[in-house]
Amino acid sequence: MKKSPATLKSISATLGMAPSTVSRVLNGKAKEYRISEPTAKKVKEEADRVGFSPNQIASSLRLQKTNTIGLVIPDISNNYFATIARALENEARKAGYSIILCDSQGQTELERDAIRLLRGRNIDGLIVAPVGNDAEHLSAFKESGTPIVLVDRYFKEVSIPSVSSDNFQGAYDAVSYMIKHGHTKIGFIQGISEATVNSDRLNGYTKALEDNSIEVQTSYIRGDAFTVESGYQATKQLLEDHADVTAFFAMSNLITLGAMDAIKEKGLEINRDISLISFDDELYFSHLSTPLTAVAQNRTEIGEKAMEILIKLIKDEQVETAETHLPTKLIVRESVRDIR
Amino acid sequence: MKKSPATLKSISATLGMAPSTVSRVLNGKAKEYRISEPTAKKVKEEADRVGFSPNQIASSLRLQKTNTIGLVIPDISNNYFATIARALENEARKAGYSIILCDSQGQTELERDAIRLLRGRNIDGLIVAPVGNDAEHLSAFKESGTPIVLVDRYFKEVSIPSVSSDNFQGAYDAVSYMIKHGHTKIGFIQGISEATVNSDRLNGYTKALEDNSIEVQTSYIRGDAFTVESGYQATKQLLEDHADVTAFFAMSNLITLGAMDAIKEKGLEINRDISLISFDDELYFSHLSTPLTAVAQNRTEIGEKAMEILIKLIKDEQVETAETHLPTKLIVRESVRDIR
DNA sequence: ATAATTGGAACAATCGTTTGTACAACACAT
DNA sequence: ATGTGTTGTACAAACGATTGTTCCAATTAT
Repeated sequence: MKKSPATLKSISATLGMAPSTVSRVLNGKAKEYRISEPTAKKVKEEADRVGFSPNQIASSLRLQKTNTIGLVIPDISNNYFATIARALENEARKAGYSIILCDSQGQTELERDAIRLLRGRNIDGLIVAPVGNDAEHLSAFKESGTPIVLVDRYFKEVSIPSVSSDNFQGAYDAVSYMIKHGHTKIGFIQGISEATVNSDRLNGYTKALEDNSIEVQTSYIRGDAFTVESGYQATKQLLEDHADVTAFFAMSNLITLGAMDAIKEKGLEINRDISLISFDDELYFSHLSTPLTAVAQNRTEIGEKAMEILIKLIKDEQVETAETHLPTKLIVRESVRDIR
Repeated sequence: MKKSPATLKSISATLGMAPSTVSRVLNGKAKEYRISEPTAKKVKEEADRVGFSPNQIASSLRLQKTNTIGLVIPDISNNYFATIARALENEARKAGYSIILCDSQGQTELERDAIRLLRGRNIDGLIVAPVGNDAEHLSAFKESGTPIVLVDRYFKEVSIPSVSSDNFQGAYDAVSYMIKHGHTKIGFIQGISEATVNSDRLNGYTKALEDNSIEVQTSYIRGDAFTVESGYQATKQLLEDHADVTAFFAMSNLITLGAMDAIKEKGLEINRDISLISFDDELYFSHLSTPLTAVAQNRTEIGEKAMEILIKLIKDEQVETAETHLPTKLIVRESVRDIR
């Protein structure tokens, strides 16, 4: 059976006082409201005795503040998002906020549902790693007045603060590295082409090629989702259509996994037969049959920064930048062959 | 600026009705309380017009039910827990519950804090993947009357429903497989020796050896945490102390990673020089330099089952079993060499 | 002695929703 | 004309914490 916990009322009743007195003592406002020492002492003792902890629901209702932050991500089982989530949770906790986790499973519809739900739960702020290209519901949420910060993805057309990697530079560095090792026919295995993260990376890829006077072949650009399956199909197709491609640049950890599947299936070996760089690093990359060179994103910092901005917004502080892009780092391992 | 959303009161005011009428219509209790068709229609239209959505906080306070479930896990960035979390979230959402995520970072103290916090938030139920050997705070929580279900770990001494893998059988199968391939000197790289999951696996290991008349060497049993570092140290030490060990059995995905580090560092190659099986499978295991044989746990089902039990408990339904153990599956790849 | 000040604590409203009950209006039967 | 029953809705209390205000009594000032 459910035991009903102590309340301000129950404590005040046993002490023969008013709830307001008890509340003030426990909120450290005894001085301010001239509550005598002996009274305060009695209250504290009784509260300790019954293990009082204030009902957050009641408090939230009264104060119009839930100390709760909504988090909507496409897939918590994707280590990239999970690591960001961990950082977010950690920062939130330190600042006295709890996280309500919603997994949108990569579906805009579920993302929309989740945001609706969270609004009903009166969250103080919202962090979203958006899935689609549609930001309608996001800007609508912003209009409601509750702070919102995006992670990973961002939208050019709507001005919602966002934190992500410097996708252009990260891609530029990786492709430059490939070119330096003699590669000119480089497949670009992308996610969702309309996504800004994707086009920024594509721009980095294009710029690196152009800076080295290499013509961009649009037929080298394949793929339509940030998934293993899309990575697999795109890589497989490209391998079949253009056997002369010497290197692949995969736009996410999952796409990389799919690309590796396709390469393996063709009986090719990374480095020996084909080169590969992954945008996004994983713990196990160094243990692969060919340790993978990767563009490491600072996932933890993405989370920390996003939460920092959100909390500032909640506190009504000014936030300087709309889009924050954190530097990436090219982790060189053995998956790019020198074919000069 | 914050826009104040529509409330029952604001709607009732514009319609010149009582809040109770509006509430009843919107909760589908119009018939029951004999509210006329025209009135009901007006209410619905107005609610639609202003995009009314009921304040969950107020509702929770009144109904003493938050439709919220607490989740405390050691590390959301560990894919094992993240995948369980995804399943939990998914099931919870379908049943109308939201998840408050708390990462205990493998520390009992943070786990305790999280549970205290969640209690204050009046969660309807709690799921914990406990970190330590201390279940005091867990049984204390249970005493409060709020349902609680454990995942991954469990405790012999306290009767809290739990869902995890059949650790004994999983270990037994894996070790039997090794023995069948000629291994008799098998290192057991464990996590926390006091944890029931660990001792159950150790029992499976021991039983498999005994069933094959192989003496158990306690010096082959190493390690003290479910971490990369512990896996690394234990494997390294064991390799140095007993060069005659031909195989390792690692008790978690992270321990496996540590073991691989140690093996690589010694210049050894998995399969050729040393065999390895991981308790817990990972997506990338098939892409490793030597694809890893692993005991696959049904993470998704662990999550689904746990949530199913929790929701039954919340609804005050009877739950049959205290401890649920789901079958594991040995995924044979190439990391065990046949040395017969 | 009366008025003004201060200390100490209670009172009451509020947050928004839910629900048991009261109440007014009308129809119908006696 | 009086009583009974029905219909449709409003009223009010409750959930628990918070806070502006009020109130009483004791002290100090006039």
